[in-house]
Amino acid sequence: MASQAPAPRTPLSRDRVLRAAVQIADADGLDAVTMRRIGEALGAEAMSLYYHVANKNDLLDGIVDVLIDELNEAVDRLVVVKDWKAAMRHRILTARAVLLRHPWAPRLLESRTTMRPAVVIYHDRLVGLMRSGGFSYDLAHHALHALGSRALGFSQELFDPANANPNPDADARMLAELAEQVPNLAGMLAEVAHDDPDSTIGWCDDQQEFEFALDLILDGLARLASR
Amino acid sequence: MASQAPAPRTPLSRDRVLRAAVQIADADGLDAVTMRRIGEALGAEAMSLYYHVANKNDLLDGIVDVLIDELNEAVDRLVVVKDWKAAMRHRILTARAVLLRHPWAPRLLESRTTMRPAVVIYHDRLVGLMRSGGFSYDLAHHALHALGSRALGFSQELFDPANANPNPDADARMLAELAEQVPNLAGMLAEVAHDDPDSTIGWCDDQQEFEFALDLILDGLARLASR
DNA sequence: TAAGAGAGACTTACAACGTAAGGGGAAGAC
DNA sequence: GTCTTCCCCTTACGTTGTAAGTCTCTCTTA
Repeated sequence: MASQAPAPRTPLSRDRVLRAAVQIADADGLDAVTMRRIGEALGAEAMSLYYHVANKNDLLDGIVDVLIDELNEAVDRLVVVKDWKAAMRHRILTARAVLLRHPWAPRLLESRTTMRPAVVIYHDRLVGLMRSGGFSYDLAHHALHALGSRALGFSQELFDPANANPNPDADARMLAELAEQVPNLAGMLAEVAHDDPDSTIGWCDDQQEFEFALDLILDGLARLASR
Repeated sequence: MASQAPAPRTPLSRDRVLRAAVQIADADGLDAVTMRRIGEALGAEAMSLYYHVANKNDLLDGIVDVLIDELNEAVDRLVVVKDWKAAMRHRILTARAVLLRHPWAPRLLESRTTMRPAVVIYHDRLVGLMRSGGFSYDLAHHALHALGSRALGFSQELFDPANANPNPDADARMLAELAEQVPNLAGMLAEVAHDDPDSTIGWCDDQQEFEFALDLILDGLARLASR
């Protein structure tokens, strides 16, 4: 009998696996990224992935690579600016714009302890900018620590409104109950509520707060560098 | 036949469960905190814990409570200082000292999205200090965001030396291989290596870097507050 | 052209996890 | 003496990462 045309399938590859993983994370979050789910997305079995990826940890590292490559690409497209501070600010805010497309990125990056080359390269460019601004290596080093994850465009928020309480009222209610115990926060909230009656405890503008902190740090560094 | 004296056992309680969980985390890390393991530590079955704890998420929230209570206790023992900046600095560094006793704390705190009263209370005191220093509510609010997790005594480091590569040489080797691609970092490393031949990529003094960043932020805030 | 050697996928199976569902016994209430 | 309520245990299920082994193409080499 004539043999059926075999199911046309593009072969797996590390790259295809990683891209599928990123798509799943974008769509359904980091927890949805399981070996079986990736296999399903690629029309393969979970165990087949292990030929292209050592284990789950390696997979996550690979996702970071894909992510930071995207980030480096966006950031290297920027026009060159002479002022180091403006350049760093622009670079970091561009990085942030990329990360905002992948809400799972902060959690993933925080979970990684190994150094990935792409991340190292990203930070190298920042040091380069600071050097051009007259930074000593020592100050540049301090600066990297001071920026921390902010260098990559995100700040670790204790209460992330993105994955926060589904009913914001509960937060406000708890704060109201605690009012006697937290007079200062209660006062703060009251003032904000006066200015903007619709506001709840999640009144913060993430982008604005991020820029505030970034500028605070960059201004402080500028003062130290100009000594 | 005479009934045996029943095994004398102290009854479970939410508090005992949480304390056992903290002990396990201290000893073997956060991943070792499983329901079965806690049960074992208490001479009970895993499912028995569910009478005192709603689920694993609730358990983790409870651990945060225990942790932050310990923190608030230490911090409230501090002598009162007039200068708000010195007071905040002292308070935050004290909080840090507590967290250093629980290396798993940062990862846990970052993973929590719900607001715990103890955490809210802690931040309220910080706002109080800032108010005493003449901060508007608006500036205090910005300040909390700028500090982020640093307010609690830790900064999210991308490469945490605590749980980093077991063989630090590998990192240095990778950096050497990347030297052409990361000239700035290579230069930075070279200078540090010159000053201290024993240093590797993990040369950073965590405490010193934390204080540098903290002071950078506090000084910046002081400048804004005095306007 | 036949035989051998991988490369690349699949099959099966297991331990560990969180937890749903229900059972049982002891202590106090009526 | 019965009932209720509290507290703990037993059993079992679905999901996860992954160890171990197998099958099947395709390419190389004699």
